[in-house]
Amino acid sequence: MTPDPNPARHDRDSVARNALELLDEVGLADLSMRRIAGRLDVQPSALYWHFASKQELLAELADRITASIPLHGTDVLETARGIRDALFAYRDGAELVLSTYALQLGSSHAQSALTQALRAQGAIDADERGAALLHFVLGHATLVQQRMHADSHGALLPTPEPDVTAGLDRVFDLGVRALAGELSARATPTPPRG
Amino acid sequence: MTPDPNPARHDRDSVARNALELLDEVGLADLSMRRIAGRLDVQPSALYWHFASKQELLAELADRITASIPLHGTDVLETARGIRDALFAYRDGAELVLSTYALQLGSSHAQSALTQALRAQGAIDADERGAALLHFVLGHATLVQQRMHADSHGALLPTPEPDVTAGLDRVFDLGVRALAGELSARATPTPPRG
DNA sequence: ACCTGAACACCGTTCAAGT
DNA sequence: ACCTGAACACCGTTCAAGT
Repeated sequence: MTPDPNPARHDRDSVARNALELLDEVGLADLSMRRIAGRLDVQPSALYWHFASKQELLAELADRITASIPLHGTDVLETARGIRDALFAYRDGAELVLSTYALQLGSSHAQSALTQALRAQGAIDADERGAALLHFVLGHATLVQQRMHADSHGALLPTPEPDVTAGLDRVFDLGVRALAGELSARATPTPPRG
Repeated sequence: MTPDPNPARHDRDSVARNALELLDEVGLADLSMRRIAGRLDVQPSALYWHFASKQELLAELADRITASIPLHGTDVLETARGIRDALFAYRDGAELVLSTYALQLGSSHAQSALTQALRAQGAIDADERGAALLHFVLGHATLVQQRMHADSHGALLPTPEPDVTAGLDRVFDLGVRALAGELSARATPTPPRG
């Protein structure tokens, strides 16, 4: 029974796991190195043994968030939903993945899944469509997720514009299917005559 | 010739203008209240006379960035390009507009322009398509703009994955036209027989 | 191999007080 | 009407030193 005056001992994985839990509790804006260190009962400087910078730690979190996306099998719409739901699984997940993806840290696991599904569906320009789809999913998820939290903390206007994000699921499905090439040209306003 | 020991006197507009210039010079990450105050030869606390918080100031900048978008006239593709180019006109413009749009500050000038163009084009579901288009444009522009800056400062890998953002203009055009309903179902892999 | 302690150069925001 | 000065409670990061 050594009284252990040095109780805190971690590796890269336990730091990342705790940081990810903390992200989900407090959000990206409040995810500081000092807070993470506090939860680990460790001085902030200790984190720099495991990660070279906060940016590197965030990239690791983004990778973990996107790691659960299934790479093959289903069709484009289901793949896109899988990505969206992976981003939604953690608070500010979409924003985090969007920023670190832009810095081309974080292997583009999500984009691979999309292009693969597009190819299986017979798309000839799967690379371009996959990129466009990823941009849409990331933009959509970021917007929706931030608004979800803003709304739940009720800090905002009492619904002045009624449908800026109305029917979010329908917007998502329409966007994905249009980008996948599954949508007919004009949504039946005037059927082509002749 | 009063020697004026109190040279710095500003209003809301001059603060916003200077902040916008500084944004373009240093980027969003380095746009601190203290830096803005420094450029105005003023104490940081002086800014809080003109803006209640940094968030409010950023929302004003986002509004100014999107204000130049033409509201009516051209078709969907040109409208979308106008939005993208307005975002590109200032460093980190896309990221800034994306975050403040999510907080539903910043009237959705851009979305109005898109739905209007969609309606003029005959779309029956212009609201949903307009939302999807905005999400795509914001996601795309944020990703591209951040990567542009990362590349120009050469901090990154020597092109390991060759086409993660290859043909960005083509990806943008394809995405916009697909979402606008201008694209035939599958890009001519097998023409419909019958 | 992993952590402490102290330091450096920063943050956003508040508030009494000045002019 | 607009600003100062000082303070409060924070940041990310470095680095010698400990175990």
